[in-house]
Amino acid sequence: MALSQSLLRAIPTCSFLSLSSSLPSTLQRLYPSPFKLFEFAASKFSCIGYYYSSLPLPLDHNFDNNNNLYYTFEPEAYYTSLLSKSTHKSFLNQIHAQLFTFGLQNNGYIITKFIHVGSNIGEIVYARKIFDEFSDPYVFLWNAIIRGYSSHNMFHEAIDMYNNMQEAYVSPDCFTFPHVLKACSGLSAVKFGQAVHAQAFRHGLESDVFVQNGLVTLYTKCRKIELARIIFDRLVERNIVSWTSMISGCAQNGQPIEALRIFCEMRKLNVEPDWIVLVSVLRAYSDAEDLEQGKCVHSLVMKMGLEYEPDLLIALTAMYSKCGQIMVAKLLFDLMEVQDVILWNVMISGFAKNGHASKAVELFQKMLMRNIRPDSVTVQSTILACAHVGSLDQARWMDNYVYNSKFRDDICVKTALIDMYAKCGSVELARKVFDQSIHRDVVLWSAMIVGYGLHGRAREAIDLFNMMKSAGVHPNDVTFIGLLTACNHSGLVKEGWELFHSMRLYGIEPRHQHYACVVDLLGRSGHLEKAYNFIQNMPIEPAVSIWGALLSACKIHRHVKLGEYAAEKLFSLDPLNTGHYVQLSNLYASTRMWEGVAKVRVLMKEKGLTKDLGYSMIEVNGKLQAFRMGDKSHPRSEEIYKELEILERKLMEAGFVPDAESALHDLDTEDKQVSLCNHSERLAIAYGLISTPPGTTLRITKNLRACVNCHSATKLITKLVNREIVVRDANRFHHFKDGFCSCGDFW
DNA sequence: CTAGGGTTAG
Repeated sequence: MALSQSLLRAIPTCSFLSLSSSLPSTLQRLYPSPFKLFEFAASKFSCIGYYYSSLPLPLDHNFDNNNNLYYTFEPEAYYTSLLSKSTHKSFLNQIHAQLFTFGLQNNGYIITKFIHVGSNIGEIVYARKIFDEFSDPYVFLWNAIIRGYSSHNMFHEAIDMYNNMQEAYVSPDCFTFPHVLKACSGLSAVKFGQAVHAQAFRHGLESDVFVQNGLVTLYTKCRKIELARIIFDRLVERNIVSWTSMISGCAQNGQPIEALRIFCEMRKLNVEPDWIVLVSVLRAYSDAEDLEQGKCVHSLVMKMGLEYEPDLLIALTAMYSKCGQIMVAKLLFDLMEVQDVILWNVMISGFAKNGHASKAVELFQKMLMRNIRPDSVTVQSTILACAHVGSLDQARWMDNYVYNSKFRDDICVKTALIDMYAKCGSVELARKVFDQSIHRDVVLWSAMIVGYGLHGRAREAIDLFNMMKSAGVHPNDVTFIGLLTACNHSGLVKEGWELFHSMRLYGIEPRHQHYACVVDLLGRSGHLEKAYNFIQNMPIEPAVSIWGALLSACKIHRHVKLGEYAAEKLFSLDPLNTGHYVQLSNLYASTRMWEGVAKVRVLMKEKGLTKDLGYSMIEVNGKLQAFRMGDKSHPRSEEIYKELEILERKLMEAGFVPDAESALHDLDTEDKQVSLCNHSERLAIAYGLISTPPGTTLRITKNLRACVNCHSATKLITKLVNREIVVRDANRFHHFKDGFCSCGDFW
């Protein structure tokens, strides 16, 4: 008696395995057959037995006169408590076996609990087995299994089960729909989601707040923000989840201002925010780049005592980083005790986006040293950082890391690698990664096409596009951006024009960038009037990129009047962007309209704008070296300038005449002749020449667009010193070789 | 037994 009672008391805390060993070994020897053992234990101790396994039977059971087992305990309470302590499949198995002993295998309450626990501990396959063994499942069981699948992101399975449920003529209830809707949201399945919506309506559940919130999420995730809005507006009893769904929905759909308006509305109604809604609000402020309001949320967080909520701190870090306060973000990062991967991801992508790309890569390496496991997003962000840095050596290092990691078959990572190689100047290595990818989605194809576009290799881009279509992959808007850019960079006007007009055949509505490409395409080839008319007939309001494309075309073809018009639009739409002023000034200078140049200079001064300083970077022996114009800070400066002189002499001997026009564009230099051969690009080339073996390709990255003068000089240099030079400017790649450039002098 | 968030490739 004492033994059995102490065993039972031990159930909640003790593992069943140790219980098994506490069974007297004499019993095991005397009664080897499980049933005999059970019978013995039951009769001798009248309260406990063993059956097949080490799991003890509950206290209150006995045999009737016909030797049938019966129980007097509360099975539902008993097994609920037992199940809630189960963390392993083997325990569940033992409990399930015991249910048969008492004929409880069809107790819906207990089996529902089984399915919940099974899926909670990640044994969804086991949960499904239990479900399938239940003879006539009713709504609770269906809900449990659908929940199991949708909480494991197995959305197709969840929806399959929902369909099976209907085929079994079981009516869904208000608990069914949230799970099914989550599955629809996860798959962005609008059509099916709408059908579910209709069914919820038919079952009279459309006013249930859980169902409504599920619908709001469904429609925002499917980018049907207006539909979400209708549901939200009709909600009578909004709870904090309703508000959060709508606020984050707007933020996710590129409407941060609207998201924040709704948040204000919520506060006016005195709805107390919780930390989850604040995370969404912070995202909206980051997207709106509203640092001041973001800071207000920070103080609200402190006031509410939520500053110890790790995920909220991560959101704050992301907000500071997106608002350009990377150092504040770093401060929070350093102060934080939790070392969540997402926190590292925020910091790495923050560095990458804020012009500290090499710091991002350093952080990644630090993370590896600290044995914090990167996830796919970490790797993608780091690869993106490498793409910003532009170092081919670093790109190779990253590729090698991926190859030896579990991410080598991750399609997103592969896409990032393709983009990285293209941006680091090697479209060939990008293609190699592409060729080695077995699964190719539209994003991967597009990355390769965009890569070709960047390098002005329109033929390859179009060939790839055709291959993609034959592979049955449907193009999207980005595919066309790649194609159109490729045509631009190679001057393929006819092809570009046709591709643009084929977009709608693929069901793709052109966006600003596409229109900008066409304006660029027409403008570059000298069809300025046509470009202008094209803009006039656009179905959407022309944005900055479109006027920018027109202005640069006007600059190439020296069309002052139209250029001034475009510049006017640009100054009002984007008044603080220095680039537009420089472009207009360049246009005036190219037509020798000095009053115009002076006017622009005054305009810039009034607004307190200064021309961006140019710099170029070159990588030698894995080390990046940056040069500014006239830079003398390098330890080998003397040698560099000596090499520069030699180059200049060779250029002159070869009949190179510095382009006076280009010199005149330089607003800020007095001595134009010197400034030309002083350009950062030349310094980088000179340094590259003296520090690498003959024949090595030089790879240079610069922050501005290539200037006319350096461009023609570089062409000639490749011939004179017999080297290839690859230059990445702010816009595209130039591959210089044998006196020619891959851009065909279109840029 | 139910619903909401943050990092992310072209």
